[in-house]
Amino acid sequence: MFKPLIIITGPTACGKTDVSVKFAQKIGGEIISADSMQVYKYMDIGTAKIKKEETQGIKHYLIDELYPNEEYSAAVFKNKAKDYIDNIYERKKVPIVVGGTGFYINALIYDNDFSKVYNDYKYRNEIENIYKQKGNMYIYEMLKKVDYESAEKIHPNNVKRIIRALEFYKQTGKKISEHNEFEKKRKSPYNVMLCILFMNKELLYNRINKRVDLMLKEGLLEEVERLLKMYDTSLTSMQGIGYKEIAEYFLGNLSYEDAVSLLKKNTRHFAKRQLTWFKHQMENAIWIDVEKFSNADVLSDYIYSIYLKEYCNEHN
RNA sequence: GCCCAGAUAGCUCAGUCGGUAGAGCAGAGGACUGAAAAUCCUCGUGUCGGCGGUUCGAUUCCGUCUCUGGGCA
Repeated sequence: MFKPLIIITGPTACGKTDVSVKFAQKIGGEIISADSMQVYKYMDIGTAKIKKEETQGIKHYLIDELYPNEEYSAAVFKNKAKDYIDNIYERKKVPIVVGGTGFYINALIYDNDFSKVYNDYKYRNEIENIYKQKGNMYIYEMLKKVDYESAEKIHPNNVKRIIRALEFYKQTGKKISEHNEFEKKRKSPYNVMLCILFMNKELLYNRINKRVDLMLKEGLLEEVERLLKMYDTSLTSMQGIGYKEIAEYFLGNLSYEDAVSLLKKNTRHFAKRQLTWFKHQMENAIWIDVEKFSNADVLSDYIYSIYLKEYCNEHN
């Protein structure tokens, strides 16, 4: 069965949102957000979430679907996205995945299997306590004993990964290194058209700085203040860029100026990390230099023309 | 005008009892497979302000000039 899956990704602030809505209008598509933060309600300004009037009536999924204290992950994303995609196919429409969380996108493209291991918080806490008492080398040695290959790949300081690998072993009795090798070899069940938007880094960084200023003007402080009254800062959602820095300001640990410049810096670093992922973890991508297009409309036309030429039917 | 203190990496500064130098921050690169806006790793040559002098050898000592602070007039 022919299953077209159009993906529009790129680093933060590169203009994904505008283009995706225009493109969806042209192709008759619906948008699924691949973003680990925009799923959360009440987190609008800091995540640069699309505004209702900007959607132009295009249906958006996986935006505002969870509360900030609910858990989200690549596995949850993949399963939900898959259901939405099937539903979109049934209605003879085209699913368009838009977002900057590369890990999630890959999980969806290759339909990675996450079913074997759930998050075992009890066990995680156990290991975390051992780590706090005896240090990272102790749990690293624990991993070395049961899964030498993973230990070789994971740096001893990367406690999160060590815990995850131990958790995997405990639940399956198998090595996560083997699992990862297997998952890497998967072929996608979709006919994927993967577009990565990019631009000159200097320009991107300028856009990021400007966008942060705009967020502040639009009321980021108030948004974070509201969230702080409802939720704990340790939540993954509250560790999002824009939220953690402004929270530090409210807690009195940072001056306003320092919080803002830290927020800008963290966003720039984040964009860099995204780019590294796209470059090295994504295959068969169409890299699109957005500077070559005068506006989102022209760019969406271009993407549409590629789609018609090379991706819209099974023979291509 | 005089006196004092500085002048070393993009920034803030260490340091060399004379053998051409190193931290933090900034910056750059990378890893990643149920936390990913998370987590983690790697990377430091720069006329040691200019010009002279002493010396086998000066960024280090001496002289002088320039600049920047501060003080006295």
